Amino acid sequence: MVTAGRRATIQDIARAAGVSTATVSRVINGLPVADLALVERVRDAARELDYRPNAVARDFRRGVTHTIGVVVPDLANPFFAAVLKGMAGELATAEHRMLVADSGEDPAEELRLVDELSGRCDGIVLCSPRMPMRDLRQAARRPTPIVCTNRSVARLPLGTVGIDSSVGMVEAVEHLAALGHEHVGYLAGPRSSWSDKGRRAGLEEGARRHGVRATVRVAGSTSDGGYDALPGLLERRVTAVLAFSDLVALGALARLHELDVDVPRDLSVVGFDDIPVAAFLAPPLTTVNLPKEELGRRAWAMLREHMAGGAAARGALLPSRLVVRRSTARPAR
Amino acid sequence: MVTAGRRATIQDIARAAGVSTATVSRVINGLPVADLALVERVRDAARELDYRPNAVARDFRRGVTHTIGVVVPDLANPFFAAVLKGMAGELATAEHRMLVADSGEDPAEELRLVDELSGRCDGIVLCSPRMPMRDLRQAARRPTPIVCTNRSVARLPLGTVGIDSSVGMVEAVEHLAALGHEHVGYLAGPRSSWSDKGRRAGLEEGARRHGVRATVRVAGSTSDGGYDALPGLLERRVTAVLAFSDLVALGALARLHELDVDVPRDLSVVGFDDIPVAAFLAPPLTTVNLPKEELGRRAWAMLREHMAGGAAARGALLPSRLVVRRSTARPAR
DNA sequence: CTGAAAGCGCTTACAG
DNA sequence: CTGAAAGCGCTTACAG
Repeated sequence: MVTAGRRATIQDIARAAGVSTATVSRVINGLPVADLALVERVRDAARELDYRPNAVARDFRRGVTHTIGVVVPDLANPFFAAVLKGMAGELATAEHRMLVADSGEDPAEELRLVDELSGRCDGIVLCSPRMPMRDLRQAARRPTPIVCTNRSVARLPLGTVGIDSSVGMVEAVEHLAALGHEHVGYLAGPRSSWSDKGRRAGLEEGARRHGVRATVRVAGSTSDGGYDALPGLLERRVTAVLAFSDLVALGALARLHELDVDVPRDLSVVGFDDIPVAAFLAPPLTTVNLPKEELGRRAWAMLREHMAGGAAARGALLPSRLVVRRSTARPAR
Repeated sequence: MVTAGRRATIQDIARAAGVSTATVSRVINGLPVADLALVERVRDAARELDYRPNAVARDFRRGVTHTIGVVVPDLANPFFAAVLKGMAGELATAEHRMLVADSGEDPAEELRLVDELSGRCDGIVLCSPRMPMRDLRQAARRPTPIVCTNRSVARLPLGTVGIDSSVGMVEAVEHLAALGHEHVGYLAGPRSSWSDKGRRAGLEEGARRHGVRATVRVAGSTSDGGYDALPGLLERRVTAVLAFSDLVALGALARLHELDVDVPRDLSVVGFDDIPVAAFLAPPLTTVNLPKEELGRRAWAMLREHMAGGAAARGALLPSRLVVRRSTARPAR
């Protein structure tokens, strides 16, 4: 039966079963209770009254929420969607929940969200935070454990797990060099981005190692950015373009289609991320696969260690790798 | 100063400021306190002790969590990502938070998640639930208000807000008919999908109204599904293909590219959703725009009404509309 | 106007 | 072994 009005509490069960609330609590929580008749009566009463423990009261009493907060710059960005997805899977099996906040790509919003979340979570994952170092320092002073992704945290007491995009970038440049490209262009990401730094480092190393020339144009992180920045690279007569992300590559591809430049015949294009649609583009996009879901899982694993206290890993770096598809080929003669 | 160990409570502030906890509470919550000296002392003490209200204690005491639960079948699906995004924006301004759970496209998981969330939320949004009617009935009996998206809830006491995809589908068929297509194919979604029902209804109506023939093949909801199901439609010699979603269209497009079938010269393709990448495909995809973010906003608005009690709207239907881009053209002679 | 006190729904040391 | 009681950190009727 569903009781009208007020939800049943442990007190109601205790009264109905003729036992103390302590006993009810023990039965509900599966703690040993010797007298099986008591257990039965409590169970019956609980069923009868459609009892559901008040989770908030429980969390309050126990001092833990079994909830972690996750701050992402943009929920609609497939990169973050995949990170969340990876995290969500593991969280569920660990009986935890996820409070998600979208900062709307506003760096100033991030610290505010950390403060708001920190009271209701056991820990926080800050995905690719764009906040200035001084805010990050503030965040690190909060009592709630925090793990960042894709951001170096200097000597702050924060965990950090990132993807080493330089290895993938080196592979990409190597791939292009092997095809015969001598001058490649890079559609760079946002200036302050930690991820972009890794890609630039890989670009430089790859270029040096394989004797190719590299020209950079800043495109930012959106398809529109790629669309707008592409012509600047074409002018410089590059024969291949590497993009900060698949989204940026998509914008470049759209522009190339408009310009009637055939990919890969007239120009090779390499993306970054390997978002789900990349394999289904025409032509399927050669891109650097970033282990996004794994990033989410590792961030959670590290956060969990931090929450447990004790010595915990402070940093981890995941590898990236080139996935060759059809958007790259030998340069036109 | 940060106190070592235990976090400061209202009691610590009261002691430090020489006032009662009631007064501290009033100051913290901005309730009127006449004696300004008291206010000052409390503020100073709070700052001194780096006091942060215990949000869980507060929620517990007040009996509300200012949190809503959201269950989605797949976080990585750009459709749901956009719905969440729309919701997140409004929630933030309404001082609410969002507990997100991913059911992993497992219908059996949904009711479990509802039960788990219901204790820690003031309300729940169930996005495109795939659960059987009997589970939905169970969910409706929970004390927590629930709003579904894209699902008819029969006479259950649940709110529901959906997107009427039939209007967009009719527009799409009309568009193709105007171009001269006489036989179109539909790559259908999952059999049990409410959204697919709307699209089929629109397809039938559009076909009847404009005298075009329609052939259906089930593709499901993934790009792989579209890739696999496309040839079955080609065999039937359709001159245009409508897809259940942009993701499905993407799979079809990839297959067409492999088959060297030019879009739109040899075959026209229409998607459904208008996900962010649709405009950047080569060719840019003609698709039916679904107001995903608006769906999220409306679901939250409706849930909020239900949470407030009183008479609340039970259903809402949002329109969809065709966006013509470059993937549709006159059929080849 | 401020303070002393009750109480939200649990859990858990402590008695008996 | 079970129960009576204290207490988690707040808020809010109620006194004074």
